[in-house]
Parts: sequence; structure tokens; C-alpha cells
Amino acid sequence: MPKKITIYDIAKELKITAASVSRALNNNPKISAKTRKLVQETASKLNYKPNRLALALKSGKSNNVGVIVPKINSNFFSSVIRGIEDELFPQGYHVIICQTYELGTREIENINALLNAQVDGILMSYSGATSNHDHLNFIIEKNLPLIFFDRKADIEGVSSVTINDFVGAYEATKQLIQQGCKHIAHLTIDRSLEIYKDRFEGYQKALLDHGMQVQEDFIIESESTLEGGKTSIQKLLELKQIPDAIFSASDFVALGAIRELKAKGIKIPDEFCVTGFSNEPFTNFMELPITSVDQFPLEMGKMAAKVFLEQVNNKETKIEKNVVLNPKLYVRKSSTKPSNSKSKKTNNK
Amino acid sequence: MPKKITIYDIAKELKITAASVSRALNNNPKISAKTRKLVQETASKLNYKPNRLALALKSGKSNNVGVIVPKINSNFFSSVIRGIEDELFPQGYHVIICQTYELGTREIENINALLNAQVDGILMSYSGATSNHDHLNFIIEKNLPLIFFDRKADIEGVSSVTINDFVGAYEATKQLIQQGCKHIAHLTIDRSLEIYKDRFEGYQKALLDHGMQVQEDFIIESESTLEGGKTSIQKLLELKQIPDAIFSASDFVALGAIRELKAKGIKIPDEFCVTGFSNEPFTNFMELPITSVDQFPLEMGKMAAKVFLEQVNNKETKIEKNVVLNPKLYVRKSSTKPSNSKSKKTNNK
DNA sequence: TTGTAAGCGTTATCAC
DNA sequence: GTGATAACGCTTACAA
Repeated sequence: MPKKITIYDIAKELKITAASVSRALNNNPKISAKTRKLVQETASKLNYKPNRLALALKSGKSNNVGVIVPKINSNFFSSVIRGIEDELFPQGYHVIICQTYELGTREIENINALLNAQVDGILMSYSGATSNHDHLNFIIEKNLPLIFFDRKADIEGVSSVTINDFVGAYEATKQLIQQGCKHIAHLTIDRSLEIYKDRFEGYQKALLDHGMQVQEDFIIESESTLEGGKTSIQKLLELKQIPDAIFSASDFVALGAIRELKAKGIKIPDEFCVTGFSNEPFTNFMELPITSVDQFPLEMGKMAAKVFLEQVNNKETKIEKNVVLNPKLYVRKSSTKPSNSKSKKTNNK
Repeated sequence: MPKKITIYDIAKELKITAASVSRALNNNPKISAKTRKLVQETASKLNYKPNRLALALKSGKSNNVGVIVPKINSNFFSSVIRGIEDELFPQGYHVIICQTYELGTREIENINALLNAQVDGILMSYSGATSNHDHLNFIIEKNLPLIFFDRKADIEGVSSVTINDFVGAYEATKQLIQQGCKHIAHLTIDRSLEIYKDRFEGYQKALLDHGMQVQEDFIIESESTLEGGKTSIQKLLELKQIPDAIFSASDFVALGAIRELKAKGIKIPDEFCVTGFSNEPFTNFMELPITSVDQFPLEMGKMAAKVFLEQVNNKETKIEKNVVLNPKLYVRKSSTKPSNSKSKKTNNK
């Protein structure tokens, strides 16, 4: 194991002191051009690499941020992380990844681990699984920037970057209404999470605004899986009044639903329209592309990173910033009735 | 900004010294049960959190590992990272993410940044973009565990976890032959990368082993995109001898190819079979599910993490370990001729 | 069992 | 312009 090269090694080599080496390396004005040059040369000769740990300990700034997501291997979250990394790496920050697996206990564990690691801030998609906010308070008390993305909680002093789920759901539902669908069901996910509650409410509002009624038995909750879509459709098909469209809060549920509808011999979009949410890549890859609402995960990540940078660079002034991005509806074949297909051009991403 | 709690604060509170506090907190035997209990109580009372940076600086061990991938927002890489994180977090390690965007310069930049950050090891998918290995040598010289996954280079002392791309390609091609395809083309990606070279060679070997010839003009190289698949098909359809199947080294290219084939009115799988590589989620979501080779990214990540742990826990003995995972072919509709469909059951994940 | 002091690699504050 | 020294928070010989 080769000895680690420190500024002392450079100092010894040049018979000067570590302080001077430090000054030379940091473009401190209090150093002669000659020694600066000499130091820089020997530094690269010895292949010196500054120890960020020492710097971090000294300065109290680690240049690391923690990012907490339910799981990293989903298109949405990995894209958000990409946005964050794209924005933060050029600023000298490193991104430490933590997953909660949708578990409140894990969230607490992760936050503690990140605080121990002395991160300069935490960007997270809030699980909302725990009823109390103690673990978040630890962050806030330390005056560390805390930024929620996608899933937030309304906590004083905590910034957030979300999309307008309500509007996304409203637009999606409205498009179904405009297609002539009369009985629009909603496939929802756990509505204790704000995002799903908002999508539900956007759906409701769209119906009411267009003189339609909200039917309790048209609201089916399931997991965000293909299986969830399948069982939801089975439930809907047992009703006296069978719906002729669904707005699903999840693309996976929408896909599961489409499969089950096809299995039952129901024609999409002719007899039944389907719209999902998230604009997962596969929605556009299908032979029957699925209408969906894009959440701009990359932009969300970038924006969250920018909000973090703003806060970290203005430590003294406590700013809470709540950015709400606009979603975009991609109208595709699964919700475009043949009769309308020429009047309204399908929107492909 | 509240003052940070250190062991000195605990020491002062109990009128003992920091050394004793440290001992108490670390289950050091050289401490009385009474003071230990007292220390632990005040620690949690004051909400003390150990500073990992200080520990890292002292011990020379940061408990961070760096993971370098071309980009994080792809199903394959995000799944590998998940595997790594799943395995490493319980062992107290944090994962720092870096992206190369397939740029050699970025790879060097990332490695330097990670070395500065004093990571305990680096797990990376090697870009192979740079001709020299200087930046890798910095890692090796420091005796830091370096583990390649998926994309590797053969470098003395560097471990790797890959799948057997050759076998995956061989099996995929063989399945096409067994379906009765006579003229099998290959859509390849940059073969200066070992994985694509291996897939190409597996394809070749399968043809030769079954008495078929390798035709130069049946090998089309493109980017790993839908567009790449489209243009590749266009080229193939201009040949005197038009192929009746393709084995694509990329699922995206396979999908692009399928779309273009359909656009030209060619029936899949009846007239033309298509097989991809990676088992991207969408391949199984399609109405016409695409046959593909699973690379087990989660397992790959876990294995890479295990190899890292082995090495980091055996610093003295230098072990190079090259793990090769077996891929698995998922035979789906895109390569199952109707005449054979009852004889061989399709394999759905 | 506990206290003392050095050291991990830097930088900042003094002197000179 | 340069050198000496303390400090960041922690662990660990070595003393006591």
C-alpha cells in the first residue's frame, strides 16, 4: 500500500511548510508566483490528491447531498436522480443514494445515516409513512436544506418541487370526456399520499365541471402494479353500470387494465378509453400507445437541485420555496376514439 | 444554527473526558458499566450523532463507495445500483453515484473526484473510451478495491462481475434457428465494447455450429435506439437476400426494428422473428412481447457488492475475482412461429 | 477504569 | 510572503 501523498510531502520536498503549500494550491494571494508554480509542479509530480474528508471536517461542509427515494430502479426516480446529479456534480457536490423501500423505519434510518455523514442537504421523496416528523426536525434544526420532490408534506420551512397532479388528472379526465366517454372510472393508489389524493381530486373536479357525477363505485384502489389493474377491471365489470373509460393514477395499473379489457374482448379505444399517469417509457412503445401524463422527472430533479443550491448559498436567509411544475398530457391511441382521430392529432413525445 | 453536539459536550455534562465517552459509545471493554450507561443516556438526551467525517479521517476509512455508470436513468443501470445499495447499506456503506454519459473524460473526472472523496472502493461499468488506464492505475496503486460490472477490461488485479454475453447471444440465435429461420441478421452496437463483441461472437458461433454461414452484409451496426433499429431494417430490406430474422444486441434496436417491419407490412413472427437483449421491462409489456436475454442486473449489482466486501475485508491478500453470471433467454411471441407455438411453451418472466 | 495527548489532512490566524 | 500553531471530531496508545 503506497503512502498517501499529503501537503506535508510536498512541503518536505520543497523545504517549505504545509501552510504555504495549502496557500499555493488554493490560489491564495498571499504567496509568491514562484513558490505557487513550484508547488503545483511537485503536486502533480507526486500525484497529490486533496483529501476531501479533511477539508470537510475542517470546513464543516462535506459537499455531499443525500437523496432519498422509495427505490432507485424505477424510471421516474432514476430520472429525478439523474436530474439532480446533472445539476449538482458540476458544482462539486456528490450525491449519496438511499432507498426507503416505502418503509417509514428506513426513512428514519436513512436520514440518521445521512446526518452522521454530515451531508450538506437532503433531497427526498417523502414517504409520509410515519405520523410524526421528528426525524425531519433533526434536519430542520440543523438548518440543513431539506427539499421534497414529488411526494411532499407541508412543513414550515421545507421547500418542495412537485408537479401539479391535480391539473394533470384534470386534463386527462377532461380529454376522456371530450372523447365522448360518459362513464369514467378512476383507478387510484393509496390516497394518504398527496399525489394520489390530488389526482383523485383533479378527476372529480373535471367530472363535476362537465356536468357529470362522481360515482363511488367507480373509484377502485389498488397497488401500482399490472395485477392491480387486472383486479380493478374485474371489479368494474361486475357493476350494473359498466364504465366506458378509466383514468388511472398509475401507468402500470393502466397497462394491467388494458390487458384485462382485451382478454374480455373489449375493444380499446372504440368501446373503452384508458389513460395512465407518469408517461413511463413503455406507454409510448406499445402497439396501442397509452395516453399518459408526463411528470418531467428530469426537470423535477434539476429544479430540486437548484432550490438546494439556492438555499445552501444563502445560509443566513431562511427561504422556503415551493415549485410546482406543470404536467403534460400526451394523448395517444388508447384514448383517441376513431371518430375523433382526424379532428385531434395524437400527441407523440 | 444550533451547536453541533460532540463527544466533548457529553463529556462536559458528565464531568468525564472525551476518551471515556468514546470508549463508552464504542463498546470498548475498558469502561465501567455505570459510565457506559450514563454516557449512552446523555448521548441520546442531547441527540448526539457521531461525525462520520471525523471517524473517516482518523481511520482512513470513509465507508463510502463510488459507483460509476454511463447514466443512471436506464433500467439496467438503476437496477444494478439497486443491487449494490441493497447489499452495501446494511453493512454501513454509502453509495456515491457518478455518471460518465459515455464520455472518457468524465470517467477520469469521476474517478478523481471519488479518490479525493476517499471512497473505500469503486464499482464501475467501464467505458473503454480511453485508450490508456492511468486513471484506473491510480485506484489500483492505492490498493483500493476496483470492481467492474457489465463492461470490463482485462486488467491485472481488477475484479469483475459480468454476464456471459457470448452464451446469451448463442442461445438467442440458436432459438431462432430452431424456429426454422434460415437467414438471421445481427443488429450490433459499437463492438469496441466487449459486451457487444461477445454478443456478436455468440451469434456467429451459433450459426456456424448449425451449419449456417455468417454473412457480412447481415451485420448492421447502429446506436442503441429505436431509430437505430429503423435504419438497420431499411438497410437489410435493400439486400438481394432479405433476412427472415434478427438477433439484436439491444432491446431498443429490436423494438425499432419491429416497428419498421410492421410499417413495411411484414408479419411478426410469421414471416420474420425478432430477438432482443437485456430484457427491458417493455419487452414483456408489448402486445407482441419481444424475446430477450435477461442480464440479471439486480444480481449483478449484489454480486459486485459482495466481491467488494470480500476484498475490502481482506486488505492484505490481493484477490482478483471474475464472476460470470449466466444470462437467461426469455422466449416470447416475437420469435415463436405459430407452427411451433404448441410444441414449445413460451417463457414469460 | 479513567485521563492525557497525539494524530488523521486541511485551513485560518497569528506572528515574523 | 512565509512559518508556526490551533482547530475540525474522533480514536487510541500510553500513563496514572
